[in-house]
Amino acid sequence: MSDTYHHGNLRQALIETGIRVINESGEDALSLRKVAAACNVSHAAPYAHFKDKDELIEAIKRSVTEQFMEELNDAVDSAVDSENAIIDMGKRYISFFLRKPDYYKFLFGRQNIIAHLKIGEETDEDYPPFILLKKTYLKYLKEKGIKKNRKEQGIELLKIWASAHGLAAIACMSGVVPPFDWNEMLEGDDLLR
Amino acid sequence: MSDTYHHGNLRQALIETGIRVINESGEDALSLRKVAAACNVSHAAPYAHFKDKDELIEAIKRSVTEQFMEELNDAVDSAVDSENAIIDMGKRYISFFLRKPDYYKFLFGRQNIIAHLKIGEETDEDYPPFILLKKTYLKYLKEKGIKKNRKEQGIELLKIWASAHGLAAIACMSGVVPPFDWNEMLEGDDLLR
DNA sequence: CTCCAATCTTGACAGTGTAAGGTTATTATA
DNA sequence: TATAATAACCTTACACTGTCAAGATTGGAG
Repeated sequence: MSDTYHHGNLRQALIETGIRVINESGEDALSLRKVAAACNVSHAAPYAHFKDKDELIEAIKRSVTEQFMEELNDAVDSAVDSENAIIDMGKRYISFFLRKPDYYKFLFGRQNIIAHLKIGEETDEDYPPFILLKKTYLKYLKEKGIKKNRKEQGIELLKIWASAHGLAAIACMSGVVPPFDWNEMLEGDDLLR
Repeated sequence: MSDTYHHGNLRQALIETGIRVINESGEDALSLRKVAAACNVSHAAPYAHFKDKDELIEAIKRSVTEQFMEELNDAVDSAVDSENAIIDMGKRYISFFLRKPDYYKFLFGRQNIIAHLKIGEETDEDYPPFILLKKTYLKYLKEKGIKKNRKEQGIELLKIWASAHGLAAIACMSGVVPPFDWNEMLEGDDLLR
């Protein structure tokens, strides 16, 4: 009947307006019906693209994670060496979520993307930010000529990641920018000791 | 009519069954009506004790935080000195939430208790776990005879807290126990560098 | 004994996720 | 070009949710 019976690109539209809602009012304000309405579509139309609400949320999470990865990739690309790359990744890790606190709660609040992560092993590391950190870290070790065994590497990687993530978490929770000089983290060859 | 018209201690019962629900099925499964039913009470009875659902959730959060504090207090009490107290606090910080991952998501997922935290200042630090950490840390500095100015103290405190919190977060998210030797965090006098 | 405040019940409402089944537009095929 | 198949979308319906208003019940203070 009407010429807009078919939306054309509903799936992407749902994801984008979903992100907008979360960014404006947080995850709690995200309802399938509201998102559908914002896309000028009936409240059950999303089910043509997503099995249920969780599947839409997961798609949105992937999309937000991609935004996050752009930030981290940019840090790596614009750094003069791997050491500065790691430092800048840490800074951006925090500033990204500090700029959008709702993203932090959304990504890490409920069931999240980091599903079956094996730290210190090379299997199943399917969380892109961690993969990038690990890659950069190994390059850093090589650049500096530092020798460490697998376990030591895993622990140090975890320390770096946990510090960044923890600071981001605290920053988002308290709304206070950590007075933290990230450079201190990577001084000398015993970083993060 | 019935001799159980008045529950007697409904408020506490709601909080306790709420905790049980979250512990068993996560925060998403927490509904006022179900909690009320579990207390053998009509679906609107909770409104005599809590303004709305958020107020019940906040009460539950306070209760869970108390459980958490018991753990941390026990760490401090059973430690031989402040250094070991901090180490054990970190271990328990992680093990507590690892034992009950739903608690982590519940406490830190959405709007959380850590509201207006001033790090490095002495006002408004109304988050009990942080207060305890700070107290223990200052005692540690005194025991070791370490001199640091306010800002340095704040940064170091934040590092310790962020590491513990970050590791707990990652552990809960990935379900993997961090292969992290907490003792390394506090070696020497430049801990966490 | 009376009154009152706290507590609980009942009933209603709008908003939610989602299942079932119908409708339209696009694409493939003959 | 005509038709069949499929994917995208719609309508209807239902159970469940949080919340509110109005009234019933109770225990305790005066």
